[in-house]
Amino acid sequence: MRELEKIYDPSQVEEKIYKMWTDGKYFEGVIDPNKKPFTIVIPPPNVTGQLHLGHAFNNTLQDVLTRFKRMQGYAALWLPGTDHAGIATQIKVEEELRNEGLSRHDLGREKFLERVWDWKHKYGNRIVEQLKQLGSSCDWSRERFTMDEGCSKAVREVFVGLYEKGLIYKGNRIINWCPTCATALSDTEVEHEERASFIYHIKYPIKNSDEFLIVATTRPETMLGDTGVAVNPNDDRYKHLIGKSVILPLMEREIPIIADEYVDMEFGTGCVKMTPCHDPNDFEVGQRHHLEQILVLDEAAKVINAGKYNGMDRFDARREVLSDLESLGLLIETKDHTNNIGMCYRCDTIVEPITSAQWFVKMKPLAKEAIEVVDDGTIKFVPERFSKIYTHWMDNVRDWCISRQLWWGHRIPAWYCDCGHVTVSRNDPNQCEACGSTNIQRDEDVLDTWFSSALWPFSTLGWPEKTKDLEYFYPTDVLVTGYDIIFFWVARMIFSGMEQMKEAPFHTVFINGIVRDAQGRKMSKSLGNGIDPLDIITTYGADALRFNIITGNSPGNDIRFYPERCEAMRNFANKIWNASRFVMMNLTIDQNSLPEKLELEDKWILSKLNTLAGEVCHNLENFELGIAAAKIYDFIWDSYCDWYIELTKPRLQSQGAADGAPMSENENDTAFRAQQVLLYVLTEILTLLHPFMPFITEEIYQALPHGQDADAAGQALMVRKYPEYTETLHFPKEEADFESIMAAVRAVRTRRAEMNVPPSKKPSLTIVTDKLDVFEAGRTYLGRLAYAGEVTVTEEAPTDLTGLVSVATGDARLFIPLAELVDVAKERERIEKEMLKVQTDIDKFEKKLSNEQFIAKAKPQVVAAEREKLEKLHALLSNLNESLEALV
RNA sequence: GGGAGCAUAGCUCAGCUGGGAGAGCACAUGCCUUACAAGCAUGGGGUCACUGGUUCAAGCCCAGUUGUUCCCACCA
Repeated sequence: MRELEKIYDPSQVEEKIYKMWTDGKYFEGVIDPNKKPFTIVIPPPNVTGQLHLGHAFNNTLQDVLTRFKRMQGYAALWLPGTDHAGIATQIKVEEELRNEGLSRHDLGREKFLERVWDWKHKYGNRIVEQLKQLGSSCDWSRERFTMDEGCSKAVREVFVGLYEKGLIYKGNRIINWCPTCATALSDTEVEHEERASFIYHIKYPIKNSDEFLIVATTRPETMLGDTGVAVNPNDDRYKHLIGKSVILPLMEREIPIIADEYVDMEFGTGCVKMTPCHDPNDFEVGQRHHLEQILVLDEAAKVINAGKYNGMDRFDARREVLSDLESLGLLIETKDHTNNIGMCYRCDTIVEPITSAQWFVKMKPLAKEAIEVVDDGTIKFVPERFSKIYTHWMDNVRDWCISRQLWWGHRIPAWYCDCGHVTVSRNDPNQCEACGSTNIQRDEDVLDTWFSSALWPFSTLGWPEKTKDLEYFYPTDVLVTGYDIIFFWVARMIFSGMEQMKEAPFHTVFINGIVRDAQGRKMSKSLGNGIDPLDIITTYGADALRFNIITGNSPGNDIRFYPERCEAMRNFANKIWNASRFVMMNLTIDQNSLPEKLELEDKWILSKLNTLAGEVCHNLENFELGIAAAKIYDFIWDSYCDWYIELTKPRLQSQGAADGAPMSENENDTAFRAQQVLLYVLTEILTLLHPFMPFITEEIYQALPHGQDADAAGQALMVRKYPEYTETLHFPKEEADFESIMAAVRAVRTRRAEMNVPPSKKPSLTIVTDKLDVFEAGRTYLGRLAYAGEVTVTEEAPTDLTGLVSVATGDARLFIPLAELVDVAKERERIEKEMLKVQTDIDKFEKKLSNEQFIAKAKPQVVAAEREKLEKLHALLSNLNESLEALV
């Protein structure tokens, strides 16, 4: 047994303990046919990333669940890994290049990719190390990367498989284009924001007529690419013009007036300019009416195919177009207008809808099963409300644009031949599969990063190979992630799992919220309000950080992070530390086992502990981590430290007397038994708390004697069996009896505090009660807890109450001789006041209990409980009354 | 335009299947009671946003109102 320092210092402990765990290979998921698997795959953080509080939150939740299940005897596997994060990583490396005055094009594709891999090898491990500092019990031997060989193989297999089924196709469609990243984006990668802008009304002169059509637009520069004007076929205002044409101003191009139901007659002027290449609706209308497609913005969002405007930036072109229209007298109105603009989720640049040839996943067929598994409860969201968000999105899902004009990522396995055939293959082909030509060119583009993330639950377990891991650990159990990536990731994993594995990838999606700053703002680089979890770990310890995040939060809700709150959690850690020090200082036993004979207070704490274990398990099973943590906190601080440890002090001291005077058999016995219970409860507490505060609990456990503990000495707490409810340690009567003593102690303390009696003053205490045995059982510690000298327990109330202060509870009347402090009149007043209060409560309960409806309809145990409370109140009232009558 | 969350003590939040309102911090009073002052004891502080309903019983369930945050959506 080691001596512990007086103050807990996490920095001295955490690294050492983590090493102990990894050395012992406790994190490794071991296939065991006799155990049930419990699998979590980590939401892979970006290789470029650094740990932020969002990671800390998300990974703490996963760690708590994994450690809990592992301790319950499951073959637990928490599978870690990182994501290649296509755009984010490529941007970082390009930045680095820019500092050297280079672009990726200067290097060329191959050299550039070498640079990115260098970067990955240099920084990719950073976040992994940071996750370790948090205490994450991931199986690092199984660590994966979305671009490692196996994951790449999985990506290739899925791509080709879907292509062969016709579920992946290449098409010329409107996509979201980020001019800065110079790539296409999927719909989910575009963030929308309302911004104050303008809507412009522009006259389009009708050919061979004096008439005009007035169109409205928020993006006037797109008119350069207009190839038609649409009106509603039922719009009497314009019926006569359908089939005629207008002369597009500035471009002087003749374009048709067409009729389409898409146009809302009520909105604006009822005329809509058609720019098929730069607006998704116009694109569709254009397809129906075979409108010409003219691309007027290039990949840098500079104007093309528009005469004098060519080469202008899109926003310069807008100004120029407006000013030209104005001078022609064609701009007739400029109105304020808030519109919803789309921005790139990586770089915040305004995205541009552009027609482009891209690869897509056909979503409707895949969505069907993905919706069913959530509807039928195969996959449950926690909290439940997120399933609605998910199914609503899935119901309305559109085809997924998966090609990206980047270099860093999984290159699309498609080869083009002059004959027009596209060869899509699992193995790199040498020739066109149609014409046999060897002159084939591979597609330049890579896949959306989320395409590989979507396969994560099975690609990490070895798919497409039929591995033992896959067989044993798939499907995984719980997916823990933020609500912000339900569409990006969760949805795509679900349909991918259903399509490839024919089985849902997990049964529960446990959603966590966002960590915000103290003002409730999102933490962001631009605001500079980010808090580095590593700083928090340095200052307060990983356990304090973890506990702070877990408590005071319910599933799916955002957290406001107060660093000061970590202080309270650090204090809690220190409290456990010192309680353990106390136990160890008093320990002369080297076995952890319960004695045969238990005192009242022993049964009380054991029974409370037993209830706690049952509740904590129940809460954890139901993902109520915060509730479970709070209950453990309360039990440790309140029940164990503030009460039980105090109760054992006189017992333990009785043993100390052995040094000098001879000690009786009985004294020795009670001291040893107190040690046993102290150690037993402490060990159970540490075990219960371990998933939440792994470091300190393990550190203390290693210093404690394990003895006959089921897991023999030397083993880690992290694999000790998690406590559970057991009938043999359920002592309801003793719990209630001890509560009587607690009530009496509290009553005395309150009374003394009211009269400002210092703790050093220890007058005698007379306890008058019917429960002689109960209070006799508490005799050893009653005096200490109630700051009393000699304690008398009797059935007979003192006849002369002169100079006595009395206190009443439902089970006892207590008398303290504090003559000099007693003011009879005030005492009378106080008792009367209390009686009045009690009487009010009694009335309330009597009213309730005399209500026939209540008796008839309420659950019997509720009625019984209410009766009991009423009886207590009656007893209290009668005790108060006696005290009053006895007052001279 | 559609949908969702939140509103409980001065602050930040819990409150799990409806059964006499809780925690941390802050505040007040008294204590270095030999595990812990990163502590101990005691206390003050709440119209559970508002209105109505269901129920023997509502912070919790239902309907609506107000405020607030967020998500989704191709009205130019």
